[in-house]
Order: sequence, then C-alpha cells, then structure tokens
Amino acid sequence: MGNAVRVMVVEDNEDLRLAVSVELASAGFEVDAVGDLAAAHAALGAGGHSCVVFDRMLPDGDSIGYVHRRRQEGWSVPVLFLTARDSVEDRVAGFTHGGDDYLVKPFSVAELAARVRVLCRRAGLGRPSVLRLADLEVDCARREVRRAGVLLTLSGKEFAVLEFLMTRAEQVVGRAELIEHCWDAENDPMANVVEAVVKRLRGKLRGPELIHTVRGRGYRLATAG
Amino acid sequence: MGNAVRVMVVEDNEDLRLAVSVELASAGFEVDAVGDLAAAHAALGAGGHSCVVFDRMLPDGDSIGYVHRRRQEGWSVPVLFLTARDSVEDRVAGFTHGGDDYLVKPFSVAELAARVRVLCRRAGLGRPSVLRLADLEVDCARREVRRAGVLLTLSGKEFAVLEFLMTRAEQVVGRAELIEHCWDAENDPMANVVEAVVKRLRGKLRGPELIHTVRGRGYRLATAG
DNA sequence: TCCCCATGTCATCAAATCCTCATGTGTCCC
DNA sequence: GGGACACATGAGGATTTGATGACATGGGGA
Repeated sequence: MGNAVRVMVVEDNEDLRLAVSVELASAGFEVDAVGDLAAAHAALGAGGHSCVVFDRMLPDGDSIGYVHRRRQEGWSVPVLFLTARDSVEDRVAGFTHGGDDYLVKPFSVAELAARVRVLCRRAGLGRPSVLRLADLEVDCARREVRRAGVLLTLSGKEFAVLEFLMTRAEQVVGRAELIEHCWDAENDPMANVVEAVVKRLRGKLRGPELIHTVRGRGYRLATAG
Repeated sequence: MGNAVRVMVVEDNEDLRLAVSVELASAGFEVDAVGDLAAAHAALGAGGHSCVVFDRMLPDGDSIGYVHRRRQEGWSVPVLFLTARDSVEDRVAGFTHGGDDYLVKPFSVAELAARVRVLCRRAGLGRPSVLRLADLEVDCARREVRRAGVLLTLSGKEFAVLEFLMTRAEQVVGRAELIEHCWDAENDPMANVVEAVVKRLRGKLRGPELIHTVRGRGYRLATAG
C-alpha cells in the first residue's frame, strides 16, 4: 500500500527494466523505473527512495560517475550497480566510488530482490503515509487514528471502514461498496452491520461530525455540509 | 594497531585461509583465522569482531545453519559466505539465513577485501549496537538488556524477539513476521509460541508496559498509546 | 550421568469484537 | 396526519483472539 518501500530502477534496456521492475514489485517494493541518467536525476530530486538500482552504462553517461558526484554532495541513498563487466578492477571501482553493492549480468532477478532488500533494510524503512482531513489523521501504516492530536483506539472493522471512507473523502460511499471493501467476500449480511460500525465510529470520533449520512445513497466523509 | 578493525576468517583449506588472512591483514584489518565451526564459535564468544568470513562447508557442519541459529539468538555481526556452489537458490538462501554478502569461489582476494570493508563500514555506521526506547536499552553486540539501568537476564528466544521488536519500534509486527525472523523456517502456526515468549518477556520487563498488543495484527513496541 | 532451564504445547480463562435483533427516530410523500 | 422507508441506537450473545498457568521435553553444563 501507501507505505511500501520505494525503489528506483535506472536501466536503458527495456526488457530488463521491465523484468526487474516486475520482480521488485512482486517482492513488495514500490518501483519507479527510468531509462537514463537525466530522468533518474529528475525523479531522485524529489527524494523518497530507499535504494537505487543503476545500470553501469547508460545512454547519457556512466552511472558510477554520477553516483560519485552525488556522494560528494552528501547524497546517501544506497546504490546497487548492474554491470556487464566482470573484471575485478571494475568491481572494486564500483565500491570505492560510492556504490554499496553490485551485480554482474546476467543475474537472477530473485537475487537482485534479495540484495535490494538488504540495502533497504540498511537505509531504514519507508516514510509514513498518513491521510488527513480537517483535524483527523489516519496513519495507514501504523493503523493509528488521531483526532485533534489525540490517539484513538479503533477496532479492526472500525479502522477499515474509516480508512476506506478516508480514501474516498468528500465522496458519497454506498453501503454495497463499503461491504465489498471492508468485509470478506462471503458474508451477505442482511442486518445493519454497516450502521452499527458507523455508530461506534461516530462515538469515538468526538467533535464536529465528519461522517455525514446521505439518505438513500450512503455516507460521506467531509468537514462541512 | 590497538583499534584496528577486527575480522574473523573461518575456512578449512589452509592455503586459502592463509591467502585470505594475509590479504585482509595487508588491507589493514586485524585478522583471526580458524578452521572449523567449533573454533570459530569459541573465538566469536569473546566478541570484538566487526565481520566474519565463513566458508560454506566446514569439517564440522554447514556454516549457514550455524549463522542462522546465532541470528536467532540476536547475534548481529555482518557475515560474508564463501561458497563453491553457484546456484541462485543457494545465493538467496545465504541472504535469507542471515548472511549479508557472499562470494563464489574462485574469487579474487582483492575483491574479498573490498567487500569486507563495506561490511565493516556497514557494521560501524549502520545501526548503533545499542538500541534505546524509553528506559529500555538493548545492546545487540553484548546481548544485554537493561530496564531503568538494571540488567535483565533474558533467554535466547526472549532476546531475539525483543531485539526484533526493537528494530521495528513503534511499528506493528505481525506474528508471522516474528516467526519468520526468530524461529526456524518450518514452525507450524498451531501453537501459541509467540504469546508464550511475549508473556515471559513482559514478566521480565517490569515497569510501564512497553509491548502493546494490537488485536488481530500483532505486537508493537512503544512507550505510550 | 543427572539436573536445570529454555522452549514448546496444551487446556482454560478473559476480553475484545462483531453480528444480530428489536426497537426508536427522523424524513419524505401522499 | 399517517405510512413507508431509511437510518440510529442499544443490548445480548456468539465467535474470535490473546493471556495465562501448568506441564512435557530435550539439550547443555556441572
């Protein structure tokens, strides 16, 4: 979800880029993939990546030089180089120029995923993803909810419903949609489960009402009218 | 010479052991070299090593199993495996069992030195060997835990679980994740092993509760909330 | 070898959670 | 005003989940 660890892949060969991206994504990473140094530089500027996988040779330059320069500016995101060369000098060069690891082509994507995991662990884990509305904060990663700064303790269902309403803030969410997303696909609850949960939620979300009911259509999370 | 970085080499082939030792020594490391797991275990007991180079197969056992077991006890010194095998599964297995890097024979001693340097740097800069949360201190290197300054004696499992929770402080850690990291890969989800260990931990960690259970999701180490 | 302690297992307890039902309240349309 | 409808509310009970204590087992050290 929102708080996945984010990884950048810089590789000009499209097939390889795709294969690597797919593997890393299926390993649970959030992946950005670009084809040259210029694009990488632009995307990295925003920050937020826990690790970067660089092909050594790119259409607009050698990535080792790029990394070396950025290291001198204090850039510290872990880097893994993919290199076609197999000479020892090259390997050592990669390390001494700010690389944290390298992999020689051809390599296994599974192995790449394992190495990236190690590097990311080292870099610390991803940033919190927190949804906000008025004085309400929903931290999806930590499963925490705060209203006006105070921590609320919600049950699983309560959190699930609130989180879903939050992702659809300002929109009307129907009962069917809510059931579909927050309940297991089997239950055909005749009873008013949703109303019950919403009531408990309202009880815990003290303060100005945020969950508005739209008669005949569902609920809507919003600050005002 | 007193404060040189200290490295352990565990390799049964004498020629190779000598070659590696000489190279690492000339690279500025202080080197201890032994030929089997038993000797390694004895020498490692004293602590003080920043990195260990393990041959995969040793006369008295497979070093991967050894490292995996020690990781579960909370041992955290970076490890590099030397392996004759070149299959991808073996490589990945090395990582998931607590290895930080590996090298396939035949390898260049210069490259080995480069990798060892990286591992030692990681050990030094990476995470501090003592983790803190409120009045709780977990010294990963010494395997010591203090609460409000008083030393607690924890069993291996207890320490492993606490350390893992500590590295994920403030986050919710699921039972599966816990089992994956602190137990051998087989264990059935039948019994409540985790609950048992957590209970014992709570019993020893006197004072304000630090291990909070998040119903339906797992445990969370935190000061409040 | 024997004992002790760490660890895993089981049975049982306590509590949180969630669903259901019965009923109350408001709204809209005739 | 009176239904019909949609939602709100509150209580009770069933189910799930974690906590706890007792016990079995087994490996390591004295």
